Amino acid sequence: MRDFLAITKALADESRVRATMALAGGELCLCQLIELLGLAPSTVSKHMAILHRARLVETRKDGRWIYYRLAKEDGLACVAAGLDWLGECLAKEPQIRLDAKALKKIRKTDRNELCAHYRN
Amino acid sequence: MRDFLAITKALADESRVRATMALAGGELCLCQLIELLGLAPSTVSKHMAILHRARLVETRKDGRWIYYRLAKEDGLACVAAGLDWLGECLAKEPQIRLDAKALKKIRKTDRNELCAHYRN
DNA sequence: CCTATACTTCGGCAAGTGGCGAAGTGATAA
DNA sequence: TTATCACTTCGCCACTTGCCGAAGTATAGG
Repeated sequence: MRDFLAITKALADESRVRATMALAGGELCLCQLIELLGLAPSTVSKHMAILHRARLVETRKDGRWIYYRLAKEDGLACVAAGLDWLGECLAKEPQIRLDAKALKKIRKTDRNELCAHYRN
Repeated sequence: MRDFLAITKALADESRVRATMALAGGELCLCQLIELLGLAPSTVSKHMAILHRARLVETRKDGRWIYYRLAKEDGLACVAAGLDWLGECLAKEPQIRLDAKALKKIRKTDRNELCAHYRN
């Protein structure tokens, strides 16, 4: 129950849902998610920590960068099914479409440039 | 997005999850849910209103009684899939098992008796 | 070493949520 | 009509949540 509620609580916020859907297109580092969501670094970090604690998202560290990805395979069955449900429900959602477009640019942009973007 | 978040927010509370799982066994009136959850009538009523607004639950009025049931068929595809997910994730959950046991007794009990139970 | 940087944690604030009891609503029953 | 009853709405309180900026942590580079 505790685990299940962690998942639903994690998915009960628009920013976290958008971040999760963004990761469906492949792993992203925090600065890319900051750029996508337009929130303060500390806020996005906290959101990702909540998704991580709910086991929806896993992390990979590479030098100073931390990459986030969906816990599709190696997680609980409940998590994988939840992510599938999320994808089905929101595939055609306008905001998610806009995010997908924005992500194409963000993925092409140099990460150093992205980080510099919100430092000023 | 708004609709989807209404669903996840509705399912991000233990009492509402328990109520939803309880309805998987068939419709129930408020007094039965009050007995199951052990909360004040006004609180349970508010919980059911949240589930109703999220389109997870439908209501049927019969005299002074209001029956709640899952919106399995006639709702959004997203809702039906969400309810399936819920069922799969929580079928073996201890609290849900206990609730199922308690519900057997509650369903057998006269509703007037149940209502009298929390009026005092 | 020291600096810069990518991210996290802390502290604080405004807004939202879950809980209750009291009052309100609408339908049955006397 | 009047009273009772099942449920809802209102008002209030404690607690949680989302947000930010400031301070802290850990890693790369000079």
